[in-house]
Amino acid sequence: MSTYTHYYDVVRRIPRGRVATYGQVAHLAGLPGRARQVGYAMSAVPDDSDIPWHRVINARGEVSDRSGGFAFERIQRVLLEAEGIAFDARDRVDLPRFRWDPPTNDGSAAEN
DNA sequence: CCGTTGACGGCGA
DNA sequence: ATCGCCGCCAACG
Repeated sequence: MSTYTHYYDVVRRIPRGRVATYGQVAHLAGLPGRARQVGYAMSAVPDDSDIPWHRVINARGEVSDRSGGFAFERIQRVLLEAEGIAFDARDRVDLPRFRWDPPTNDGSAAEN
């Protein structure tokens, strides 16, 4: 089994109703510290892609500010709320509660 | 080849 | 807990 995974492969594993941070994705992809590159890679993802790009948010638990327009930020939030993710009054997600806990090859398999 | 930019993150103030 | 600065790295011009 290859330990190497592409950013997109990691994002594809994020289950519905869960979120992951850019840094988390980078770490899981085997490239800790490349959070910024993850965001850069996400910018190349087309809307009709099967990659759940909207489930990737920043470490503060908020939808990142992109350059270009507010439209996508709003869309991202709507998509997340549609999955049951809640935003507080400051437009932030409670990470301890909604952050995706990646599966471990411990022997105990049984999530989602 | 070099300087700037950017869906980020950690750390210090 | 919030704000700002600096560090990382690949893509662009």
